[in-house]
Amino acid sequence: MSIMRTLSPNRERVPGQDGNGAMANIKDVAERAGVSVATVSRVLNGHSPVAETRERVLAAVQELGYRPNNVARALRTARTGALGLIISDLTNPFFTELADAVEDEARSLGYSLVIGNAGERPAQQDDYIRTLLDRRIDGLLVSSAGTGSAMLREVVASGTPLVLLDRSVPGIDAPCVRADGRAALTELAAHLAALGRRRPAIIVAPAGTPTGDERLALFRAALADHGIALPDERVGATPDLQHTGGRQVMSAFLDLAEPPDAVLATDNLMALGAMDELRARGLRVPDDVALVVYDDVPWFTHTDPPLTAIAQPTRELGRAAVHALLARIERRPVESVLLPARLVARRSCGEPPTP
Amino acid sequence: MSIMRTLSPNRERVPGQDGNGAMANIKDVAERAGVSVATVSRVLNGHSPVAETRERVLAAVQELGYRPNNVARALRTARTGALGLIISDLTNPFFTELADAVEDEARSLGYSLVIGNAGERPAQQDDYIRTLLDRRIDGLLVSSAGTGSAMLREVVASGTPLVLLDRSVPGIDAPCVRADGRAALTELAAHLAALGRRRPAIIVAPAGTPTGDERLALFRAALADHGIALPDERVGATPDLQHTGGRQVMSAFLDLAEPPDAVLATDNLMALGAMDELRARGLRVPDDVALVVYDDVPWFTHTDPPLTAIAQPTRELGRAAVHALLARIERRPVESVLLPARLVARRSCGEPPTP
DNA sequence: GCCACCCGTGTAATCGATTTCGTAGCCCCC
DNA sequence: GGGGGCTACGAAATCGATTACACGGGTGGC
Repeated sequence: MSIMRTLSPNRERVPGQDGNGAMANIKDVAERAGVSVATVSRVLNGHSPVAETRERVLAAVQELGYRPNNVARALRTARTGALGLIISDLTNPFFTELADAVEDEARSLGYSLVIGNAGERPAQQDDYIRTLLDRRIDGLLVSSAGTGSAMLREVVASGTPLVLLDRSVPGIDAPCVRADGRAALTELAAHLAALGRRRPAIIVAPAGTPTGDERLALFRAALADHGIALPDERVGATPDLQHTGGRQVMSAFLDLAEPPDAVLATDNLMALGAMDELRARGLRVPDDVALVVYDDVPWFTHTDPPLTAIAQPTRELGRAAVHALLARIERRPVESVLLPARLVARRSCGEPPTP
Repeated sequence: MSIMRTLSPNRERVPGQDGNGAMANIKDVAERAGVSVATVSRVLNGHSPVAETRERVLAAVQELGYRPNNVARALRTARTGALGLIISDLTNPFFTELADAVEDEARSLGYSLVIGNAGERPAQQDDYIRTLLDRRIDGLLVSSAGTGSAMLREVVASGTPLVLLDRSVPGIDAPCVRADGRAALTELAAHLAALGRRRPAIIVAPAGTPTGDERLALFRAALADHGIALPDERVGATPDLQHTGGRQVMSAFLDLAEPPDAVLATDNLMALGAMDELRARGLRVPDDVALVVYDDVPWFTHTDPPLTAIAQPTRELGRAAVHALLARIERRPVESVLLPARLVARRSCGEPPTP
């Protein structure tokens, strides 16, 4: 090594696959092929030459194990080939599947994905968005934690293509890709009515959260069609969208003079909390309380009892979001996307499954 | 807008937060502050000046909403500030939690994380590693799908710092951070012996997979200490480490002349498949067959019955891996890390939980 | 009072690619 | 045979930052 260093007059680096970590660059390739860097670039990007220089260049690339430096390329072309995804909570299986779908689609379209996990904390989300903007990603998908994000406004102002995912954000002018729960909730109301449940309840995100508000409104309206009321005392908001919040709300429900006989948890983690509270009090699902979950997660078939769920078309949402984002990037017109969710009836409302 | 454009003699771009997407660069800041770009850079990187130029520069930065271009910076400094993580399967909750932990730690240390999901497909994994190398990430964490990865060898040769996570890869000279199951499996063998289970079985990855081989060997040795044999007919290998593989293996077990009375699934997804097969045959856990799962996932407390599991110190693994990688990046000496897993006894082996 | 330093700053090289522009050579056509 | 156009390629500018080097001016030491 030190010998090579002394032998090398001008530079210390020795290009090629010699394991010293010095990667060959376009200049090395050009020298070896006896052409200019411009020619190398053109061959590699399939621009003009078809001549026999092409062969020499490709041979040199092969021999040196050359790989173009994406950083330099990004600087020059102002395209990084990377998309950003801000996900509200990576440990939530719904979002995991969403991220997985987004990743698949982005990859198949030649983009790589930088994932930022907001962990349901708006501050962390802003922090991440900032980082991604600084990295000059080509576009951004955001499943926003919380609502009033100043940083999202900045993204729009910066001109970085933005698409919202699963959760819309009031005041942000960007297309949103999400599921429409209307049909599923209508079906659910009928299902509960048919099973004789008359005192439904709902566990939601706090008022002001678009997703929560909408699910509440749709559920209430659907119930009304069957003459069933959803009074405010049976609407439980939980600030953290997590396990503990769900448990607390369920506990409050059970302490009511007239406890609910059916509960819709609008997120799978909150549902887990609710189940724990029921279990802790020795109550049984569905005998004492029926339980329905928003988001269908693979292991819901393995719980005791298997949970009736509202399934969002997760993978389709991910795919649609990537396509919308690419359209934005390519300055094609984009519209918001609404895909229907559907009810998956299992045993947690009392009806036997009909396999 | 068009007026401004005409007024601007040399360039069309108008720096600043005017929503036209033209981000200010260091030259704009320099001009506005009446200094050279070198000075701006020095102020921003806290190198030399403390003078009153500093104030002017910071003011200009503020007014223009300037953010340094990380791509350009990376090109010049040869540091991207990004780490790569290749995860075997993003939809597997164990790996999700691992990824979450890695992400947290990387972020808190000022790195961002580019996640690649191999989906248990070696080809896709290699593809991703290639992409990440091209992006010149500062270091790479790999929880490898499959074993004989040519690309991993190339990573080592390229000099990119590499740390293996959860799964070691024979022939790859890189530190590995993973859990040690010895103590937990010893405890498990005792647990099963005490409960009178005499015909254990194990569902593993195919022979040749380091993780699978090791878990098998440790389990077998631990059982031997109690005079219990683990014959080959009760060792079931599944090529896909998924749900369906687990189900098939369990099915084969149950067709044996002497079916097992206790099954250890060495991955949580395989365990789900095994449970499904038991359920489909109308068998009960733990009455007919005891079930133990490798990896403790939050919802195991909610299955029917709650599952006894071997819990790996997931978050600690993630943290340790990031630290090991940073050490590699900074050329500090690094050693492999082994953290102990532990047994979490629930009801799926027959013993009532002792809360 | 002179010289050596040091501090703050500007100039310009640099990272590794892409891309514009210019040019040499060739073919074709009138 | 000369002009026009096309092809293949090289020289050099460019992207936006960092940083080596140079330089002017003030300060302290002798």
